Amino acid sequence: MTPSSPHLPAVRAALLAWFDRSGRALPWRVGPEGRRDPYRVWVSEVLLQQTQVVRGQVYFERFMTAFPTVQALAAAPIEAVLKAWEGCGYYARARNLHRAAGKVVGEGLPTTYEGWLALPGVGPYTAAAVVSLTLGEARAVNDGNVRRVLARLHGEKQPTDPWVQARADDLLDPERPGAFNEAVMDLGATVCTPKVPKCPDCPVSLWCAAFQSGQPAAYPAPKVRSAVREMRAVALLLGDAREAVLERREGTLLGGLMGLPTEVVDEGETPDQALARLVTRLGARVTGELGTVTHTMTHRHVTLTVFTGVGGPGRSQVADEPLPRLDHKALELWTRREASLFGTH
DNA sequence: AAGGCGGGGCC
DNA sequence: GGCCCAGCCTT
Repeated sequence: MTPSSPHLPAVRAALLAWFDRSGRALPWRVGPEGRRDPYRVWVSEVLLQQTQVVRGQVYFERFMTAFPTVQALAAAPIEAVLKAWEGCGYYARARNLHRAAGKVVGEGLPTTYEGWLALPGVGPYTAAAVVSLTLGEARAVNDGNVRRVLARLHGEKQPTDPWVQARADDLLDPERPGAFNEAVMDLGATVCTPKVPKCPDCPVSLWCAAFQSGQPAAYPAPKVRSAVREMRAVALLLGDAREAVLERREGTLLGGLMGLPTEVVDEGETPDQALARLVTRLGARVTGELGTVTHTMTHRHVTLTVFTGVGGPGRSQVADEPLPRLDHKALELWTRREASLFGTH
């Protein structure tokens, strides 16, 4: 029995009853159902883009303390926003959130789906989430949880985006759109999980084709991912782990964050050549090699060789600046060497 | 339509 | 090691 139209009301009711019983209490779920606080919801939805709730929650508290209102966010320098976002990844989210705050601070937050969609960093998912949760508007969200839950209910191994949206629109409870959206996402995150779904705990297993197949985890089929690209770079530590020359990264890769002065080793180039570019650019001199660190991101594997040197421009307090994991690893080379030199390990 | 974009947790 | 996560933007 798949959730074809005659069963939709039953599935819907079972889902909402489960949610009323077992839904998560989360810090952005404040205010009455369908009338949540829009700033909190907006910040949380952006933070949770491709980020699991348990970790997004930590950043949410940190972010709301630093920027309690959209006015405070708009007035803050981007450096402060990125510092609050440090370690959370996908830093374009922070840049866009800050940019959007500047756009809306005059006239207030949008009050329509289209208005939200027009903001940088707000796509179909986030716009639907915000208007359903804060205005009670009947918009079904479509995220990774919804995709997995609906693929399993219908026994669809290759759900396309329009297909998921259509199934979500069908199932949405127009009386309680906000609660419905939260319900499907909670189910996907806590019961209908990717690897080992807890079907005995599921309120809608009776109607679930994937459950009946005996292989619920096989739905949906895993996405094909592009290969991880290799990348080599050299960096220069001028200073120490607490105070060092830092540069602002440009472009899309870690853009806006600070880091050790770095040069990418281009195709057909030796690390020495990249290092030569680095010292010329900085007006510095190399004094030694600190070591090599590797760091894997979703789509890149970086091998970074770190050198020590003298000279160069002014230093910054490392703790005050937003640094990606890669640079923290590079700085740990210094810390580890100090520890071994002084025998304090 | 496809690829780029972080980082951590879990298998 | 691979896979996934309350996606969005650019090309």
